[in-house]
Amino acid sequence: MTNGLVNGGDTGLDGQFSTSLVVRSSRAHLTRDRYHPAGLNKSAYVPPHLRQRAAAASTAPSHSRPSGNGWADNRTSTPPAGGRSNYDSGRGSFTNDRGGRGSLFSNSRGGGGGSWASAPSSPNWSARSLETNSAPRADTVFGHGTWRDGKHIVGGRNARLEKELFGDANDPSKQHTGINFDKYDDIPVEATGAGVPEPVLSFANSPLDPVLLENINFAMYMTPTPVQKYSVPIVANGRDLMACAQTGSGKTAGFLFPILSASFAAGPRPPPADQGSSYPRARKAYPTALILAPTRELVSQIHEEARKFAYRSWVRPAVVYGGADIHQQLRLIEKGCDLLSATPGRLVDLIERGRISLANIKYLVLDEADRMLDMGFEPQIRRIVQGEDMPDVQDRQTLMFSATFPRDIQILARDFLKDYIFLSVGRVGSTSENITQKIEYVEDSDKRSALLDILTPQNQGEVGLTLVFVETKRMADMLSDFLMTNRLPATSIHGDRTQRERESALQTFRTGRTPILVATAVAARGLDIPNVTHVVNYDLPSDIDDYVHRIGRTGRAGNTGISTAFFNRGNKNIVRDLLELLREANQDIPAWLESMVHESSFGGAGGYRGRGGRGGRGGRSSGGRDYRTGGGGGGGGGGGYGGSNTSGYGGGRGGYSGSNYGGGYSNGGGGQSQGWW
DNA sequence: AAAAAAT
Repeated sequence: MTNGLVNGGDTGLDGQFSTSLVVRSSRAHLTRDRYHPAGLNKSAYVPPHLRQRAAAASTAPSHSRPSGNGWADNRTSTPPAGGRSNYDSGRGSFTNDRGGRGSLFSNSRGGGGGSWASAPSSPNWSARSLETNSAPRADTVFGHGTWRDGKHIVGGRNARLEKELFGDANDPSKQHTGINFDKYDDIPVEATGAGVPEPVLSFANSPLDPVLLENINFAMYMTPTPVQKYSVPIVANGRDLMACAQTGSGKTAGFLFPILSASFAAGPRPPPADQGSSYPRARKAYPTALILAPTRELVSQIHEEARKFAYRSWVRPAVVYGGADIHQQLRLIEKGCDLLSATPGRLVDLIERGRISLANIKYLVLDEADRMLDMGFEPQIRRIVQGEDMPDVQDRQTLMFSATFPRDIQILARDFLKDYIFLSVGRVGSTSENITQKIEYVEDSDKRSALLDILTPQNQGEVGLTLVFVETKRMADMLSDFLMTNRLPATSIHGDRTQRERESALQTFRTGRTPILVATAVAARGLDIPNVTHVVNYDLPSDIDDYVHRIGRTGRAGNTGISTAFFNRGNKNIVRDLLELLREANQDIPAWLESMVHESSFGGAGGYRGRGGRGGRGGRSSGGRDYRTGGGGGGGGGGGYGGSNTSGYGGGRGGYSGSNYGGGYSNGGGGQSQGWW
């Protein structure tokens, strides 16, 4: 109640259809095309460059798509080889548009979603559900299962697919974090909130589906990591989860296992009532689980995990992200899209095209949530979660993962989660001693030769991979060229390379063909690459959290690793946090570094506010603490996270109104009204 | 300041 008043008074929107109409019309020149008022009889929006093709497609067969279409036909249809990277160039030029555009659209969409909700329902969903959501039959040979007559028909084993998914134990590029788990037991975990279920101690003695357990065996995961010990029962009990954890902690499996397990048992969800779009339903995908992550590589990595653990089940994992041919992705989605991993931009695109509906979502996962906000994804994320046809927070299960828990993430948690359990997992590595961190004083002009010194001896006889971080894309190119000229097998990954180049660089790095990878921030977080033995911070980041993520690419899964950072006067801004971190991790600290603190212009201040005991770090990030338990906390919010209702855009905005909340992503027009509202 | 992300 109170929330509604606050919202209404504040924003004039409050999800009311009439008010949003007003807003929409004021922006009609921007949104009219896209938001065709029809919504009911018109087909979904088709972008200009596709209108001809799409028109042809929609008059074509889809309705009469034979039930077996998915498999029999697609099996033989190989994706076209050419014509993929036609969008690859010049992406940088769009950078400044994104936030602004996203926010405009979310307004208009909010109203639309509401109006659809009351559309008449279609009585015979059940027959259809099997067609759209589940597999074609008789394909058990291929390692896919199906769902028929309320039963899970498990697919037969498939040697070729098994090798592709699980690799063989001797292939280091396929080996996974599932191997060396001993060190994980040392990682502190804390779960808070009402009714935290007991953690499970083993996969076998957990509420996981037998088929999934077999897949876990195939993948050679022996023991659950601490995150998994908690997340499995938490999710299995239907609870929402906010977890402060990083990828190295095993969180991907932590959310995939319980989601897949429950899905295996429950079968496909009936598709929602027909929402009035005449767009051929058979071509629209209704995933039941959605996973959002910030970078393409990360999303792709999650998808590969999902493929493993969905093996032989009825669940069809799918993945969508930018930079790759969208038509190929559309074809794959049509083959099955039950668990979808996506980057926000491409997902919004596909929703606009009417090819994906979120109406069936039962599980929503936001991975690397803090990073997504840093990257300005908040408008898209809010649109996806609140402005489209995704079920309300009460009618879905939501899991958020984030390395840090700053204010804006707390707000997101309050808006997206219900009565959640807060899980805090200590850092893997960094604070423990399995990464040896060296800091060297190197002037910019000496960095190249210093790098050669490091790489040359280290790469003799060593099988390990070396990851070199730089601050700019240009530097990444220059440095990898420089290394290659010096006969060192290097490649680079950064956002100006095409998606194909990025994937290829990652692949040659993983397999050791180019055991040196020069990378920008694109590779700093989340990527799970086994065998990285050395991380070089050629340029130090200005944010200590970035540093922690970078060095976390080595020393994974209990192995040891080395990290070397080049430090000079240009890095003073990080010196304080760096010292703190080195002390925590019991590292040797060079005397000259200590003395840099005193040079640092604004010495005191900034300090470490909410340094929660274990793991949590970073001044503003309030570490890994469940702020709900911390007494006072954030005024306005109060009970906000408990009952934020329906289409409401969160409760009590008072809490953060004046803060830097808006500035975070609105890189567009200065005095403008706050982007999203 | 730079990076990332739909085209």
